Amino acid sequence: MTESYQHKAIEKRWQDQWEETSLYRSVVDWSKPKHYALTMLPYPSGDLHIGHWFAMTPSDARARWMRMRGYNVMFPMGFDAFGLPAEQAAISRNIHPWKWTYANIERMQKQMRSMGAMFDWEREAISCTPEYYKWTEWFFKVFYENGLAYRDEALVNWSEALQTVLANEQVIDGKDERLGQPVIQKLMTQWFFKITDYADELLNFDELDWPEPIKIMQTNWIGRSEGAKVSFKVASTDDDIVVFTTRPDTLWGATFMVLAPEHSLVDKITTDDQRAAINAYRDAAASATEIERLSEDREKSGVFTGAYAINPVNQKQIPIWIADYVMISYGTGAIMAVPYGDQRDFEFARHFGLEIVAVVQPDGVDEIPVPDEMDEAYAGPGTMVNSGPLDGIAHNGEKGRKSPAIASAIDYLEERGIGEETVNYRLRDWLISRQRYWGSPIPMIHRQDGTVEPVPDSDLPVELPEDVEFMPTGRSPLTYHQPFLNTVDSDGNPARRETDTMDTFMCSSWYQLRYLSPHEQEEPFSAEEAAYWLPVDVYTGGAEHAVMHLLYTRFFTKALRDTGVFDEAIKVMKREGRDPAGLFDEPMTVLRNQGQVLGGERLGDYVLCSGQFSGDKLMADRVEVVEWADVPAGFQGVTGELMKRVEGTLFVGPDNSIVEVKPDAEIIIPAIEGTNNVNQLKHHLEIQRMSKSKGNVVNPDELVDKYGADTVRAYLMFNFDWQKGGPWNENNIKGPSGWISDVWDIVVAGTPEGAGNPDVERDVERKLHQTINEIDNSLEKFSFNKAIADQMKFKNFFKAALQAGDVGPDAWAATVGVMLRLMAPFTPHVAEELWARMGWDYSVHQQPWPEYDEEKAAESEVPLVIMINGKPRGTITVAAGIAQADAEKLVLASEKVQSALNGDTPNRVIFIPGDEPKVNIVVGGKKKK
RNA sequence: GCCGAAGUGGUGGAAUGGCAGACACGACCGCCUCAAAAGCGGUUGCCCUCUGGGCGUGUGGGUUCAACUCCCACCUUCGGCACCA
Repeated sequence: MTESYQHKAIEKRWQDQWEETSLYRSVVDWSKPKHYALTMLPYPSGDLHIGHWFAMTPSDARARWMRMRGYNVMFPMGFDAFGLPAEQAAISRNIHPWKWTYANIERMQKQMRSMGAMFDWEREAISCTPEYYKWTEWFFKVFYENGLAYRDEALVNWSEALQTVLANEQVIDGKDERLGQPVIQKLMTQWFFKITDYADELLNFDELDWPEPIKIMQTNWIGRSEGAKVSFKVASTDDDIVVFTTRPDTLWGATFMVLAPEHSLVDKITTDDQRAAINAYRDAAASATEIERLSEDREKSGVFTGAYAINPVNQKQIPIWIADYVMISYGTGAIMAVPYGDQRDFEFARHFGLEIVAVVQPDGVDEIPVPDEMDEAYAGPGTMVNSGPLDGIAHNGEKGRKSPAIASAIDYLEERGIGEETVNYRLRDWLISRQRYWGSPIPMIHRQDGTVEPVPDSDLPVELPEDVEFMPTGRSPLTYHQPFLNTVDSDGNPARRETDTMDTFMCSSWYQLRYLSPHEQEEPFSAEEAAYWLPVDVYTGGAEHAVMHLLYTRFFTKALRDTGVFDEAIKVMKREGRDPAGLFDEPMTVLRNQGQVLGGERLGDYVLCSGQFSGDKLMADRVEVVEWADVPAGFQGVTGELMKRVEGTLFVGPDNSIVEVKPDAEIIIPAIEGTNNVNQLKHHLEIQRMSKSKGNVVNPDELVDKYGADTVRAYLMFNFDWQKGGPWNENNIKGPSGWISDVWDIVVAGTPEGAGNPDVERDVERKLHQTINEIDNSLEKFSFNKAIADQMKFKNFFKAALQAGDVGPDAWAATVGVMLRLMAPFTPHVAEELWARMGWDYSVHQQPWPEYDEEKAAESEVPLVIMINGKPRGTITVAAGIAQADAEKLVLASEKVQSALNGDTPNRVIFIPGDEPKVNIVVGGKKKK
């Protein structure tokens, strides 16, 4: 008996050897094509999750595959190490964020090493180290000096309970994610990045091979809309109120105006008799929680200011209201209300009895609708009416100038100087201030005269003080740490440091650049490295970052390009003969999202099982699915939720009572028609995210200990559609486990005895080359499950041939050589071990990828499929590449076709060439269907 | 409400418009064993009048010689946005 596969004996040993020999060190080499593979870096939360394995190990397999195919591959890893959890640990457990974070990083590094991934640890970057955040600060300065960073008042998420501002991502449905307490909008002075300058460029995805949904989400998030700005004069004060509208053609139907409660003109225009009511409404709006603002079906509310505006197209006086359905943050914070054409304005007008004027006659309607008889606004296409010069012009329902009515309206406004064509965006500037300690400091100084100035480069980084006290005040300790707070300005006068820190998305917007030279002291990244490696060729990670990180890092790259940060790298590129055109417009060329591994939570059918008890077990002769907990009184038997089913054995209820369903038992499932069987009983229907509170977290360390890293890797790749994810189910691990131990046995068994059968050996070679091709195609498409399945299939074939004694020593060795190289990206340890046992040179990971040979893969004989009316009816074995005429002749002569024709001639004969040729015979006057 | 994605055996999942269910898991039958586990061999979409045939990829239509795949409508689930002017 040969030695069986024991993962513990090999994995650690090879991991150490790879590290000692710097096997995965990636070094610039202009003689080789480069491939920068990147997978999203983790937050050091404490323990590696199975989700990290799911994200990283398939990405690793693909990076390895690229490397074997001759690319110089860089596959770095690091930590996104600033963030709130560290600060929370500091407050609640009195551990300094440094300590907490570094302990977690050390632990996770160790766990990551157990993956056997080809991470180049010499390129590791950790965003909370001064050597890293020095440059995060430096980039802030670059932005500031180029007008891309500014300070302004903004409405932010303020949590009364936590006494702090929260990031958008920390507010879920209007409540903070920690305590679930309401969050309100508060006006505060904050730092912003001008991402809106890049709105149009960010809408262009031409250079990107990214998933369509991500591009759509970003497009919607940016929210470009075409329309016009129109100025209305306030009758009493002569102030201008500018509104943005996508429907300037309906201006003649604007019968009132609405300002956001926060609008700056409200105070000025409000008449004395309305002031009390206005102020009360504004106060209420200011303290309204996000929940209240978001609540649906809310009656329109608002207050009249007492002031009137003049509609610039017809000089009519229209009342000015304030209402919270107008947002200060969108457009100009004011609207012209056209109740005829906008549902919100319509509801508002109805509620307060305001005038509605019909301005569009719908297509196919003879009369102009009477506003009093309308149930809802009309926003569809039609012909303009009651609209002065626009009367008779069509609105075709298109947006912007594509609608004749809108185009005419814009021209009309521009000719008279009362408005202009405008593009408005939903995207707002990126608010990067955080009132927290554990983030990169903002390198700015507040002077006594109230102005701000940047910290000189020579003083960077502004370091976070270590001797801070964390108190449960919700306030950042930086705000009361005197040594940090007190500094001097460029004139030597006492000054105060900025105490806000940066959003952690700032750190992750440029980490792909820091990997190029993580310990570089003089610049954020080495130009020599950047010229070779950039841009990232393949980026993998979760889709949840669609409109945050993935949008920010695109903005960042464009801003760095425009501020000249890449200029040095461009020079190097040119020196090396690489054309830099377009290479610095986008950070990542190809993006693929993996799905999520979910925990399985049970919510199965509720069953009533009756029969005879045999000990604790119920031998059931009747199982009925009933409405949840709808149990008849006095029921004798087992009843409860179906927790699990193993064929005829059911596990029922919270205590998993065992029910054996007899083969002839009656099964009743009201939802499924006809006679039911035990297989149709459903269990664990509801699937949820893994979380500690649900107790369904899968610990990768335990799995690795039990099965080995290679098996866990193969299982994760094999058992899911990687881009989809799915619920965790450990049972299926037997498949990949069996594959690995079979390959092990095949190799360890040693040279087969006997000469072998040349025909079978040729078959093995043919299948092997078909497999190479299949794996290449699968990996190209990120279909990791298929790539593993292809290898299992080959193993099955090879094993059978070996067992039959049909493979001789030479063919065995040659086949093993290819098979191990095919395995290497997926199961790197066992491939390395077996490669070494074959006596071949270290390392299998430095071998070239097997080259697909089409001739060797070609079949000499193929099945010719006989089809009658599109349905397969049998096959004939023919020579590959059979001519159409020959194939048709053979099929027509076949017994099946002859009996189907029954003496008639076929209506049509269709030949489908290919690896599996087919001939479809169309017979009969009518199809039965 | 708007935008997007997905619905395939008992389960995970395969299928450039061309033999649906590859590859696995589970189950069943058999071998081995005192026995169990492991291992090995076989069967496994459903149905029927079973050397054959019918039906099958969420539902209903359509295009095509041929549809899981393309088109239209609908249902369900998941994700994103949401008084966006």
